[in-house]
Amino acid sequence: MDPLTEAKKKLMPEMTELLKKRYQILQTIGLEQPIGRRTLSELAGMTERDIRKETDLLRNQQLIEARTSGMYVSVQGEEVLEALKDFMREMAGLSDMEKQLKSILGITRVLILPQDSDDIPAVKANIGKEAARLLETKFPLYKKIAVTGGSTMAAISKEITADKKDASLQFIAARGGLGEDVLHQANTIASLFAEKTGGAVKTLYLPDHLSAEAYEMMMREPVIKEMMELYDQTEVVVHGIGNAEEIALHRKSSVEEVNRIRNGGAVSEAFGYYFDKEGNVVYRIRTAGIQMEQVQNAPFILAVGGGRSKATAILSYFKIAPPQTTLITDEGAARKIIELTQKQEEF
Amino acid sequence: MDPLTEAKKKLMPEMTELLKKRYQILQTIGLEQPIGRRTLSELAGMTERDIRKETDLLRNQQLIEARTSGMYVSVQGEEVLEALKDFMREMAGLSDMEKQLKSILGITRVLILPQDSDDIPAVKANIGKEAARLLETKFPLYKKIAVTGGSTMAAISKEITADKKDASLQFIAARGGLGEDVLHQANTIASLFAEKTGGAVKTLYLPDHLSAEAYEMMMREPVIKEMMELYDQTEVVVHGIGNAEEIALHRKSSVEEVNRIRNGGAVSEAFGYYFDKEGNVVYRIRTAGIQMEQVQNAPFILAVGGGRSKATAILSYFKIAPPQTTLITDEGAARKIIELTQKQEEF
DNA sequence: AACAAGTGGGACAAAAATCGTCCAGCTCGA
DNA sequence: TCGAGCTGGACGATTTTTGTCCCACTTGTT
Repeated sequence: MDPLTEAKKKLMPEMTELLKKRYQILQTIGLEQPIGRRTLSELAGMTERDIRKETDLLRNQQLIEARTSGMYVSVQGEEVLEALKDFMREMAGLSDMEKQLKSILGITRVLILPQDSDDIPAVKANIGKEAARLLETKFPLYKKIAVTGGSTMAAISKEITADKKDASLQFIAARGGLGEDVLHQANTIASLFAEKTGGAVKTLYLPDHLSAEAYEMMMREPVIKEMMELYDQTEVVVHGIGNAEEIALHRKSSVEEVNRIRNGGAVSEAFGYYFDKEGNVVYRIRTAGIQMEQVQNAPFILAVGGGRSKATAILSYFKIAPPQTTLITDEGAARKIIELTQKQEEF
Repeated sequence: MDPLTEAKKKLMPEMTELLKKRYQILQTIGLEQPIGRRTLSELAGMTERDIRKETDLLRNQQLIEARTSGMYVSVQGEEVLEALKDFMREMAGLSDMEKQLKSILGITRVLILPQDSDDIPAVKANIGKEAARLLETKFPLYKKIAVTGGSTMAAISKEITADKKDASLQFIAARGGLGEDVLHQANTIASLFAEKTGGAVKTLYLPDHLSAEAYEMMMREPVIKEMMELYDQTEVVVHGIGNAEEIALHRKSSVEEVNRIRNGGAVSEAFGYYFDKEGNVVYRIRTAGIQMEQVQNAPFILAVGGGRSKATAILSYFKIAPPQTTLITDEGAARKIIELTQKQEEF
């Protein structure tokens, strides 16, 4: 920290806390607008009085506007949020946490966004936005991009902006239908990416759960073979990280499957693989999607996922994640991950 | 102001005032240490309670130490003062005021130091220190330096440090004895300069008030002639600016003299010349010191003087001051000067 | 050696600000 | 049309701040 800020902190020790508090409030309003005092006080974990005091001030400073439907961040407020973005990252220790996560997860790049998407759904949109920005920088370099499904992935597709169309881009659905909401399926998301960027799309319309025989047969189909070849050539993989149990329940998994997953101690899921705490593959769905080896060969991998509830899943998957993976997550997940590893160290 | 600070100000409007207040207190303690709450509250113009609250905090922050003899700035406190120096100059608007003074006084360089030497005598030492620093940078370039007397000049002599001796420096007393305290006479101060820098000194031992005949006669004396030649060659002039009335009363002036000075509306004094508000010479002591023309020929001139009580004098003298003059003053004088000129504009 | 001026810290009642908690009146989406 | 959720107002209870003492002590001077 620069000596000027250091000195100010010495002279005004209250500043740090107060700045954090007000920034968080302003930020939360920005994410959840329009929002009222009571809802806000729950999200921020403060008393209503406190929230009221601060929002009154923010209103006087014209950083927010209060309408009958709730409070909104004003244009000036947006500017303040933007101007303080990096500074607050430092203050909240996000930069420090990024360093810690890099070391814990064994990867070279981590981006942590403020707040917790478990509490504030809009944080997911933030993750999506940053992921989209990062991806866009890779488009000139890499053309073959495999994407998976999930709500965070959907958030990315929403935030991709098409400054300049690039017809040479090719988006590949990394797996088939998973019994999820259609909007969150890999196919849908790959299509959205393609549409926004002007690129092409390859979808994989295959049910997820196949018998051994059907699987073998499909693999001999030319359409499927072509997909497998594409997977071999994949340069970029963008994927979410799932909670094993959540996903297993959400899918139309058989009782036998659920049992194997549970008994094996699976906590995370990615590309149809289920991993336990140590990163061992506990179970694997026989699907025609991208294979782990193919993922590992991709020069750039982007993993996304936030919320403290995903901490164990992230921790598990990154035991075996390729080191060239970049993780974009949020403060809630990051704090939980650090907390979990520290507890582990105690024993 | 940079956008980051701007944004912080928006989010924490109390910050500005609070920072100013605490910095001023810390600064004043630094100047007047050891000092107690009550004395401090008078100097700073705050209530004792307020001072107490803030000093309690400063003590907790380990920026000051409280002994039974009073409060002292700690080493950490010094560091904080130093780190915030430039920032606070901006905050207090000193930089802005410097610009204004340059324009008002018609010179190219002005340095304003914080606080008011009328309230806090130690501010004079600060002026002295900055003047000494500035002078020292000129020593390699200019060797013949004329100095006058006065308390501020004495402050400079105290602060001159002799990093490396320079025997080629020559200090010249710019005028004779003026009935002032010996310690504040030009001769004494020139000697001090010479001693500290390892240079030579030329003193002028002549009473200040001479009859016309005595003056004519002295001017033909070789010793005096030599001085006049030195004045012609003078490269640097360092001088104070006096309050006409104050100086006239302080000297053993005749009644007739005092009347001429008063009736003429003299407000400032320098080099034995008395000037009215418009900068006209109202009266002049027939002394063998440096002449105004000789001052004007010097490539570098340093004028020093602070305290709001000197504002009118400074304003007056600078009506005719050579443009190559640099002024070092304090906040008190600067504010008053600006106030006076703004009032004038109203009419 | 006595003294006066000045010091920080303790104390405490009075005054002020803050806090918790209601409610009225409004808008907006279902 | 209804109800959930919103803002802004209100107000007594509570906490904090403020003004103002005093006291024991150091320090420099007489």
